[in-house]
Amino acid sequence: MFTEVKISRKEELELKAAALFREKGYAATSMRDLANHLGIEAASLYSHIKSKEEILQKICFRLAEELFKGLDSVVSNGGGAREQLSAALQAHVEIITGNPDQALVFLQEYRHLSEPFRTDFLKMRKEYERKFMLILRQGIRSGEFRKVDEKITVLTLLSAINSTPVWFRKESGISAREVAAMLTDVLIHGLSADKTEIIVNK
Amino acid sequence: MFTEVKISRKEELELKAAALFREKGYAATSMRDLANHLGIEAASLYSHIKSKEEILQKICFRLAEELFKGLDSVVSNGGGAREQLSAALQAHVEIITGNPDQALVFLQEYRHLSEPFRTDFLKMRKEYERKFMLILRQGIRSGEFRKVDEKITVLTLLSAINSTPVWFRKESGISAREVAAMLTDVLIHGLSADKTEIIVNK
DNA sequence: CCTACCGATCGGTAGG
DNA sequence: CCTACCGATCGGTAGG
Repeated sequence: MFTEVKISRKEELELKAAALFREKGYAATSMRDLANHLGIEAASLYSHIKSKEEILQKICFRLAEELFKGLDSVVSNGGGAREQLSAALQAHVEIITGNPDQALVFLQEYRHLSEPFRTDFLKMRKEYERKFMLILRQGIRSGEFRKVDEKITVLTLLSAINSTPVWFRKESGISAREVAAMLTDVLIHGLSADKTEIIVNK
Repeated sequence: MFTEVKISRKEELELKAAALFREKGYAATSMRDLANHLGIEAASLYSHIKSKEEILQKICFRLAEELFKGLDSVVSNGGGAREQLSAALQAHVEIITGNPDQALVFLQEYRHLSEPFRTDFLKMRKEYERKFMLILRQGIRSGEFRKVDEKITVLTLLSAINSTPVWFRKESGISAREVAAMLTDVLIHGLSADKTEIIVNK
């Protein structure tokens, strides 16, 4: 006997939709595709959902909410900028690698949201980037970080960690936490082995 | 009188297509969309091209070729791993920021290629990543770089720099070369101001 | 959850 | 580059 996780038909539908949207893109995924994968007729989907876009909306806004929750929690915990940046990167990586299909749909397919959802979504994303940027700014002012371009660096950091759902596999033996730690380390300390050399040489 | 760059109708078509594919996605861009933007009828497009996918193929493979040319040139120039990585990142950034629409289509829409093009494309991409990885490996062996996970780090680096077409604007006063230099610096040296502190404190 | 169906739109062709 | 058109497929509804 297995310990079965109860999953409603609607949840199953949304999970399958996320997987298909990720694989083929939202626009190229037909409701008939989705229905086939669930073993039902296309028309039957509409007893669970109102429209195709409703699924996309749920995926995008649910993940946005989770990411905000993670970031706000990190910020409210306080601490140094480096500590906060590290924790924020870790929280972000754990959330998106924990839901790789939904994360990639969130990252790549949001533009298929109709108005006003698309605009709302972009506002949220900008606000998220701003909160991240404030941590960076704080670290630059405190001298913890170098004087980099705040905006460009935030986008670069987020872009770097947003690639994790592409290659992360739960079965790989490496955990989301370990991935987060590795990336944080590289991004904060860089690739260069110079520091060690300097210490050794002196 | 302007110094006009002669541009054929076909080139105009491909440029406009790249812009639309970038903005709406390949699948969500109709040939009627494209025709409207060119001021002609949809059927007239087919006197210049064979199919919608042909345009996508041209965009994807042309950019891949350019990126390979850039990377191969860097590698054949030799030099230390750090020098090579820096030059490779710079070449990559300059190529993709120089063709932002095509670059984003290349990065995001390649999955709409039919077989065998899609498989060929993915093979090329993997080969490109491998060449990048070899530079990294060389630097780790020589002690120039820290002992990071080669595969993950390459994907992270590429993902970081591949975000440049999203925000880079030619009119911003900052050049592609400067962007490349900034990103290379952050990725190689990290955000941390530690090194300076160590030097100052000793 | 199904059968039956609809109007709209798709990529593309024929023939000029 | 246009008019006229085609078969296929789309998201979705009515009614059970």
